[in-house]
Formats: sequence, structure tokens, C-alpha cells
Amino acid sequence: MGLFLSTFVNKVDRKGRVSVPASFRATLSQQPFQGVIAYRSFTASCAEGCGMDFMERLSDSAQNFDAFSPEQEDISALIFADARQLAWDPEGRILLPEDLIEHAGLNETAAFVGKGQTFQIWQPEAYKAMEAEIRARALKNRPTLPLKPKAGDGK
Amino acid sequence: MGLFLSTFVNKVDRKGRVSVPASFRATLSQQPFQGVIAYRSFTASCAEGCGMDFMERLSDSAQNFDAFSPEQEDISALIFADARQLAWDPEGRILLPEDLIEHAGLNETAAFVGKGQTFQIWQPEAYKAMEAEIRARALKNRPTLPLKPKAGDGK
DNA sequence: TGGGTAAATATGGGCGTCAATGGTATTGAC
DNA sequence: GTCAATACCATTGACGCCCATATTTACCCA
Repeated sequence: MGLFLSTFVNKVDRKGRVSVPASFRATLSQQPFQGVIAYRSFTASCAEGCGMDFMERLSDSAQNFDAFSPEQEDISALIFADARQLAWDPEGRILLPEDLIEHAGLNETAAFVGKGQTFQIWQPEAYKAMEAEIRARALKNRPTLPLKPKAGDGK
Repeated sequence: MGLFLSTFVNKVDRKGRVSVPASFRATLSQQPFQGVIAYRSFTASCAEGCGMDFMERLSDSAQNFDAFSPEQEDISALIFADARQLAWDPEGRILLPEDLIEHAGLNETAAFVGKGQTFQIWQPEAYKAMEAEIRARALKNRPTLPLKPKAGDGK
């Protein structure tokens, strides 16, 4: 089970703690760092979450830009400089940093939204609104996804 | 047996459980995750079902979009964020989540409709109506499907 | 070809376990 | 000493596991 799937809404207690969904923990558990990497999304009012492996993939991909290039600078500032390692406690909870709570507009509850290789953390109502918008658009545009052939198939 | 074929109508008990047809289970049994992945169709009033391998294919295919691109966002919200991992119990039953029951308009029974690589879950009457519609359209339009050469055949 | 038997599937309900949650105690930094 | 982070413990409610039963399908043999 290697993907982040489904959406879970968990409570944020008064200390700022929130349980990471058990299935997300399972996905992350095979990694060296026991916790999640989180940074503020630069496209939406939410937090991005992932494992260390994905961070390394991002890093590799960023190498495609030249060192000292403006793109490289921006990516570094937006992601690597902002990323924090949130270790979970024995019960599987992480402590959400203040600025992250603020950026996502979190209050009582937090929605963990699976995105396949990564996930996001939203204020539940805000996500609901965003999702409704996307669904309405999908109903009209009927997006399609070109399926890659099954791995292992001859060309 | 690697395909989802035929249509089965099973009862939904008062706990919201329903037996996954034995032949569908056989198709899914060779997968790491013992259960089905289900998400709300974004074009019809039904649930889409598949195995984890198909989800991984979707994930791989979605990688063709750049990370943080709008297309990637939409696909994620519509599929990965909505997908639930429904493990089956020792008897081969899954527990249908409330909002999925609602979306598909399920009540006493659920129809498992094979679609080859995937399947769908319908309210039986609703499916009957949809099928009649598709059949009527086919009679008029005569759809065709370009056949791929058999695997192993000379190019 | 038909009946009888056995196996597999589908269904219903009780109970234990674990994830989520809330609170308290302990540790360590400033 | 104060504050904050984290470990520890206790509660509860959903869901996964088990058993028991019904119904269908498959199989065998007369």
C-alpha cells in the first residue's frame, strides 16, 4: 500500500495536535523518518504533506534547473526552506506549527486529503468548497486521463 | 481470470455491508491489498471500483502532468482524494461508506457491474435504465473498437 | 436425466480490538 | 520558575473478526 488515498477529517486538540490517519501512517512507515514532511502550499490555502522520499524526488527534479538559476532559487524558497519534519508521537499524532495552522485556516478540525504520491491538509469546509468547484467543472468538461500501458506489457 | 465480467446484485445489510461477488474477489485476490478501491463516479450516479494495481496505474499516468499543475490537482481531487480502501472481511464483504451509498442512491441491494479492468456499483434499477439507454444509443450509432493485435503476434 | 449430497457463496448478528481523542505527568530549554 | 514539547494513560466508539445459518451452485451416481 504505497499511495495516499481518501480524505480523513480529524480533530485538532487545544494543544494543536492532530492524529495522522492510520492508513497514511502505514504508507509513510517504510520510510527512515517516522513522521511527515509538511510545507505551505504556494497555490492554495492548505498545507502540503509527503514523505522524505518525495522530498528527494523534488530535489532531484529541481536539479534540472541550473544551479543559481531563478527557478532553482524560487523552488528552494517555496519548498525546501518552508518544509518541516513533523515526527509523530506514540499515538500517531503530529503537532501542527502555528504558521501552518494560520496558512490553512485550521480551527477545530483538519482534513487529510490523499493525492496519490502526496497529501494535503485543509480546513474541511474550505476543501469541500474547492472540491465542489472541481466536480462541477468535471461534470461539464469530462476530463480524461491517458492510461499508460500496464507495467510489464511488451511495448 | 483477470477481468471483471458480468453483473451481480447483492444485498446490503443494515450495517451497510455487501458481499463482493466471488468472481470479482478472485480477480482481486492476487493483489497486495485485500479489498477494493472505490470512489464516486464524477459523471454518473454510481461508484467506481477497482484494485490497487489500477490505482497505481492511474497514479503513474497522472505523473505525466507536472507536479503542482492544475490538471494534477483536479485528477487528485476527483480520484485519489475520493478513493476509499475497502478491505473485505473473512466472508468477502465490504462496508459501504455513507456518502458513497448516497451518491449511488443505494438502498436494499447493490449491483456490481463488470467493466473489464474495473467495475461499477449501481442501484439496480438505475443501472437497468442506464443500460437500456446505452443499448438504444448503440443500435443507432453502431460504435466500433479498433482491435489490438494479439500479444506475441509478430508486429 | 434426474435426484441427492456436498461444497461454496451469501447473509445476519454478537463481541473484541484498535484507532482516535482527551487529559495528566514528566522532561528539558530558556 | 515558566512555558512548551513529548511521553504516558485512560476512554469510547467504529469496524474488523468470528460463528451460525440460509441459499445457491456444483458434482456424483444411479
